[in-house]
Amino acid sequence: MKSSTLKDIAQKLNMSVATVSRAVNNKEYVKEETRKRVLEALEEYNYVPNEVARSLKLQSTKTIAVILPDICEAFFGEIIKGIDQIVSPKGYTIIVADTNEKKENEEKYLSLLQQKRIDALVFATVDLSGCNVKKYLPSLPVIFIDNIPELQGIDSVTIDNVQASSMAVDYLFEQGHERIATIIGSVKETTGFARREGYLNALNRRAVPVDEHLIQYGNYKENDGFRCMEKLIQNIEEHPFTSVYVTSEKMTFGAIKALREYGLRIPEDISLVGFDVQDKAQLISPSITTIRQPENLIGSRVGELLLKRLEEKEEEKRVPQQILLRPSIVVGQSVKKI
Amino acid sequence: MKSSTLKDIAQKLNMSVATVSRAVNNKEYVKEETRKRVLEALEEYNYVPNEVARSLKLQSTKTIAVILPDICEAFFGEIIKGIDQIVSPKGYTIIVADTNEKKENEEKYLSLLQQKRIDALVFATVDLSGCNVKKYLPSLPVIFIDNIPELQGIDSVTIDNVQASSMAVDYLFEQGHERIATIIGSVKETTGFARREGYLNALNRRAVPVDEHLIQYGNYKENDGFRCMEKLIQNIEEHPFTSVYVTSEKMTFGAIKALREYGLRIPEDISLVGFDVQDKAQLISPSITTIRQPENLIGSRVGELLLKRLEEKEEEKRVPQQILLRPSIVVGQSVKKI
DNA sequence: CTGAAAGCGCTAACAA
DNA sequence: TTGTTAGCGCTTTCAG
Repeated sequence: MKSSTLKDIAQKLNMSVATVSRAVNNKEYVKEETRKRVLEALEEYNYVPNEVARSLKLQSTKTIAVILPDICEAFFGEIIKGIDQIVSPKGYTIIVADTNEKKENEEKYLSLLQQKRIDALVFATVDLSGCNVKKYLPSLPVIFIDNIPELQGIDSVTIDNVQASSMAVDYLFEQGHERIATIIGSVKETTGFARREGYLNALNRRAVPVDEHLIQYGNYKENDGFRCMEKLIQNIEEHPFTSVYVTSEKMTFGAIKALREYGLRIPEDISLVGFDVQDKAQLISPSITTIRQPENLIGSRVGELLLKRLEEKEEEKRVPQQILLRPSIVVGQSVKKI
Repeated sequence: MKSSTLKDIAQKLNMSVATVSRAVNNKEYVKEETRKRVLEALEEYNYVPNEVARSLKLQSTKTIAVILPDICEAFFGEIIKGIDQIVSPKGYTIIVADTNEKKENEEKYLSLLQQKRIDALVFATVDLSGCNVKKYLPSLPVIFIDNIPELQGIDSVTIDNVQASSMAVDYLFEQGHERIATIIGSVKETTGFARREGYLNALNRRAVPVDEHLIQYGNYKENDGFRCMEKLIQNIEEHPFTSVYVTSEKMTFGAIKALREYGLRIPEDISLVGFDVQDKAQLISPSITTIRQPENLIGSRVGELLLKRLEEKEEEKRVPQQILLRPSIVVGQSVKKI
C-alpha cells in the first residue's frame, strides 16, 4: 500500500495540512479530539513522515557521517556503536564512509556528504594536514578521533597516548625490566608522537638513559612491526634489551612473528607489551599484555559532544574541546618478571 | 563562506534557475558560452548542490541502507566494503544500522529508514519470520544476506551452505576420518539448516551411517560451542569421534577452549575444521583449517543486484534472485591425517 | 484552536 | 536555447 502525505490526510479529514502537521508532531494548539481523529487516520491511510521534505524545510537532515580508514577494524566498529547509542535516541542516523586509508577518498566523501547536507561529521583522518576539512569546519561540527590533524581550534576525542605509553613502560619497570625497546608509529602523526613522548617520559622519570637504537619507527603496518623487531634483534648484542613495547596492533603481530622467526620465546627470552591487541577468542598463546583503548567510551563521548555541538546556536562562540580518555593495560602472560 | 543556491547564481548571472540547473547537471539545450559562465560562477559563489532538495523533487535519495546485527564482525565490514565499491561510483551513499542482534531494533530502524526514504535495503536479519520487512517489500528493493527469512520471492546473496559443509566433511574424509562430529547452529535458521544438510549429504554419499549423538546444536555463541563440545567429549566413549566440524566462528572458538580444558590436543587427539575463522595475525596455533566465505564477493554481487533493481522500472515483473556463491576451505594444521 | 499561504532548493513540462 | 511555473512534502508565520 502506498503511503500517503499530510495533504492526503488533510483532505480525507477535511482539515488543513497545518492542523494535521501539528497533530503529527505533537505540537500544542490542537484540540484533543482533532488530534485523536488525525492519529487514527494516520494508521488507516498508512502515513509515513517524509524526512526528506522535513529536512529541506528545517535545513537539517538529522544525519551524522563518520569517515574512517577501514571499517573492518574492530576499533572503529566499537566506536560507531558507541556513537550510535547516544545519538540514535535523538533521531540521528549514521552514514559510514570507508576511505580505505586513501586521502583522495576523503576528499570525495567530504564533497558528497556536504551535498547530502549532513549535520555533523566524525572524522578519523589519514591526512594530518587536515587541509581537506578546513573549508567545512566553520559551517559544520566536526569531531576528530584517532589521529588529530595539526589544526587550531578543533574538537577531538582520543585516549591520552602519552599516558598509554607511560603505563606500558611503568609496568615493564615494575616487572624488573630496564632495557626496554619500543616500536613506534610515524611521529608525524599525533598518535606516534605522543606515544613516543610517553615512553621517553617514563624512562626519564626513572632516570634511565635513552638508547636511541632501542627506538624503531614503523608505519603501523604488520610488516613494519616485523621489520623493526628484526632490526632490534639484529642489534641486540650492542644494544641489548629484555623487553619491547609495540605501539599498534598490527605492528605487535608483526613483532611477534619476527621474534618467532628468530627463535626467541615470549616471555622467556623477550617480554612484550602490545597495543590495541584484541584477542576475542583468547586463543593466542601466550596471551599478550596490551594497552587497550576504551572504544565504546570514546564513541559515547563523541556522541555527547556531537549532541552538544548540534544544539548550540552560535557556532562562533564554540570553545573547542580536546577530550582525553584513560587507556588501560590488560595483563597477559607475555611479560616475565625478572 | 556560506554556500549559495541555484537561485543565487541565477540572479548574479541574470538568468533563470532553469538554465543554471541545466548547466550544472550537464543537460542539453545550453549554449556553450552560457554553460561556461555558469560553471565559473559556481566556483566563485561556492555552489554546493543540495541533495535534499533534489531528493525531494526526484523522489529518490540515492541512499542504500544496510541493517546488520553487529558491525564489529569483520564479516559484515568486508561486505559493506564490497557493496560500497560497486554503488558509490553511481553516487549512492550507504547508511549503516547496527541492531545489536535485537529484533526490536530491526523494527525501529526499518521505520526510521523508511522515513528517510532510502532507495534500497540490504538486510542481515535475525528475524527469520521476516515479518518486519514484509510490509516494505513491494515498495523497496530488499536484498538479504547471511540468514534468509522464510519468505517467497525475495532476493538474496549468500554462500552455498550445503556445499560449505560438504567441503568440510569431504576434506575430513580425505584425511582418513570417518567418525566426524559436528556442531550446528539453530536449524530454524537457513544457515543452520543448510549446513546440516551438507553434513548429512556428505556422510550419505560415502554411505557412512549418521550418529545423531555426534550432531550437537548451539546458537552461534562461543558459549554454545563450548557446551556442545563438552557434551561430545563426555559421550566420546559410547559415541566416539576423531574429528569435529564446527559451523560458526564463535562456536569454533568455544569448541577449541573446551578441547583445551579437557586436555585434548588439536590435532593429535581431535581434528577440527572451523567456519569463518579469521586469524589475521596467524597467531593461533595450531592454525585452524576452516571454511571461509568470500565476503568481498558477496558484497559486490549485492551491489550489482542492487543497481539492477534500482534501475528496473516495473517492480511487478521483477523475478527474485537467490545468488549462491562458492565457499572455500583454508587448510591449516588442525586436522591430522590418519 | 484552525486555516491560508509562503517557501525550503530543486527539476521538468511547457511556453516563448 | 532560455524562461516561467508548478510542485515534490513539509513547517511555520500570520490571520482569523
